[in-house]
Amino acid sequence: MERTGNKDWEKLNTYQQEAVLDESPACVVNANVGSGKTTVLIAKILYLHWEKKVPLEDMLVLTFTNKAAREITDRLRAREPELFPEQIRGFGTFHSVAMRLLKEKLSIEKAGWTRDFSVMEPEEETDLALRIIKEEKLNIKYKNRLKKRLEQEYQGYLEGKETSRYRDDLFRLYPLLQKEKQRENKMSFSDLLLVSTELIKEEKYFPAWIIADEIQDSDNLQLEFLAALKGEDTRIFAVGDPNQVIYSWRGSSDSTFFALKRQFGARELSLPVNYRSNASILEAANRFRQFGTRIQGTREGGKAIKVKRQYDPFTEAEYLAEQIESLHKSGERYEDTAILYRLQRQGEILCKVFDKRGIPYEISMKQTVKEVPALNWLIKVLRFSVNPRDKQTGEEVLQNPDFGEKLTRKKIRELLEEGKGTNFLYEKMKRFQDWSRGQTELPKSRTIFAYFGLGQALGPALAGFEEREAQVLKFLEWLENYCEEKRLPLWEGTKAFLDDAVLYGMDLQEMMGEEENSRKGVGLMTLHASKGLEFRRVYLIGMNQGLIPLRCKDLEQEEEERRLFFVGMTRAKDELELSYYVNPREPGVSGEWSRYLLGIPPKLLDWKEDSRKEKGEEKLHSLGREVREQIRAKREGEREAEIRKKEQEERTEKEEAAENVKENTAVRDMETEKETLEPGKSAALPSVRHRKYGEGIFISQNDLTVEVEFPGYGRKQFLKALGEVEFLSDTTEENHGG
DNA sequence: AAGATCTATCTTTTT
DNA sequence: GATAGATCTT
Repeated sequence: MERTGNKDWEKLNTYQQEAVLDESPACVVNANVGSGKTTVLIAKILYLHWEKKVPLEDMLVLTFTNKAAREITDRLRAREPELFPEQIRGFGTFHSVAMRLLKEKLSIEKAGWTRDFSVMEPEEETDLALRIIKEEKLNIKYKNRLKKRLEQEYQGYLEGKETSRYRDDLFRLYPLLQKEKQRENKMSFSDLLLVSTELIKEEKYFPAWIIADEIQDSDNLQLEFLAALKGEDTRIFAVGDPNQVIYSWRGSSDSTFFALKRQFGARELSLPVNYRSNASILEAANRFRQFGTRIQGTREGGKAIKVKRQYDPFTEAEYLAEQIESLHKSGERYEDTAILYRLQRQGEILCKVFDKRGIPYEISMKQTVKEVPALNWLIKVLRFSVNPRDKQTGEEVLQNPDFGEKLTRKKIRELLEEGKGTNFLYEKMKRFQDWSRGQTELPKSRTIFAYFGLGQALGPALAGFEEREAQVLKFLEWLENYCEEKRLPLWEGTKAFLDDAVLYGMDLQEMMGEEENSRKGVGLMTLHASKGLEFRRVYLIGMNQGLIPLRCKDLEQEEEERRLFFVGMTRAKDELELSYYVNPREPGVSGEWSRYLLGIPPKLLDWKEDSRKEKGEEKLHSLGREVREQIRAKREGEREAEIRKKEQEERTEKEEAAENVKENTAVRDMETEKETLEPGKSAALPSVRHRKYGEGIFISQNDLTVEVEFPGYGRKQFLKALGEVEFLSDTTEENHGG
């Protein structure tokens, strides 16, 4: 692989060159939108590799998202086709690199796990916590917000604060949770960073170079991870843009960029030249920048930004469909246009109208494999199979009401905790390691399917069996291919596959073999989802007060809305059209146009307030009613499904409680203590008065409470001790006590 | 048990 | 700024 001089960087502008050639101990680059940030990163990596002879293996290239990681490795491979995968093992997201270090470099046993730990799903930790709360009878308040509380109060716990915010047992939960995760040998996302950071500090693992992308999106854990990795001779090169912080609700902040600079005493460079947008768009965007100097453009003039008044979302969808159809007829590709909006649900009406018109589109709502119940279950089957210590997951597999043999909770407990009794699937899962080790060659998906007896377990009698079977087979094929590609035997392959699945997500379309990365329709996406993309033509819709900006409570949030609008505008290369509704049909959104429209100099705008004929609009409006009704019905359906699910959960909980009562003979039957009047006596029932509900009829009572029925309000119970009800007929007074 | 009071969530979504 | 949900108070 000897080669002299990769002079890619000589073609770059002077700012970019300076960034590529920089060798300060620490350097942060303020990279503006469309300024060739990734180009610089790639050029820098190649420069270090070829000119400075820094082996790629000695670099860590860290990104926040998988998408960014993939872009870097793809572009690097395009430049260096002979790259070995081993050379770029240090390239990836913070979490995936942390995982790799824990699995390969650091002495993880010191921290209480073993090298073959598995990675937890994000919800798994809360489920585990709930189980511990139940088992240990901990008093934890606000359980519905447990996930957030666990995150928010962790810092305080570490700092040794006396007690949690609500003076409950939360601080007793942390160590128990930690112990249980170690016992089941699994780590959460934050464990990956926390534990690796600690071990790196102890063991002084220092790479030669750290290159970090999109640094403005990092949170504290990630910054600490970086700090731990920086040895005396380590150079750190971080790229980011404080103007593009749009995820601060998730832990990043617009000060992260500057905090990093301060922490490492970094040299600050900038990439001020934008190669993407025309001059009008850039000048308008400059008004919404919050940090740094203005962006320099590379293009003269360009079309003004169009502002359009729309009657309502439906008439707008029709308008956009017509525009796009006619543009397509004149030779423009669908994929060169994007429609951006603030809320996910704004996309629905566009989908409906585009479907009707046969316009191809790509919507930014990827379905993951986990959303298919059968696959979600299968993943759990496999997870338990490769880690039988994962009691939590084993329990979930056996508890599933639809798949596998129906078992009582008692039987499941016996199986998992005492090893009593037998169950076909359970045995298969426990023996998976032995079985797969015994295979001379990689088993086919069909063979794995048969091994677990999935033909039976997937509910052949239930509706949709064939589809389930096909999906499960497809999934197992995917697993088979993965093992083949990575040249791993089934057991090791399955383990790695499942960890990857948690870390990188599994896209359903990808599994079904539908081509990815080939945008072939109009892009429909939220402003958040548009980050990092560019389009020739952008429609930024719903520029109404309360939508863009979304109504927010504090200044900080308002600033973020501005950045979000900035990100949206700067996606456009040649044409940008902004629109607002007279009739937004969103709760809390007014028909006023966004004040952001007033923030753009009028000379950049093509804004003609043509008072359109209300009549034509009214006609479309009534057409729109039908579509709106459909969408409303769909949402209603989803809500009902949610409620049904909740009810189901409550029912199983009650069943379990009943089971416990049955088992525990010492518990007295409470029903007998409640003295109920016979229906026959109802004519003689006394009247009762309540301050709020008026006159009612006495129904029953026990030692503590009185039950009364009020016309129009139904039955209510009151504590006798509070004396809120007054008996009107004194004949029964003495029977009912005070 | 009911009423008062407190709190977070509306919205965005990644590892 | 309204509302749902949990907790506290009585």
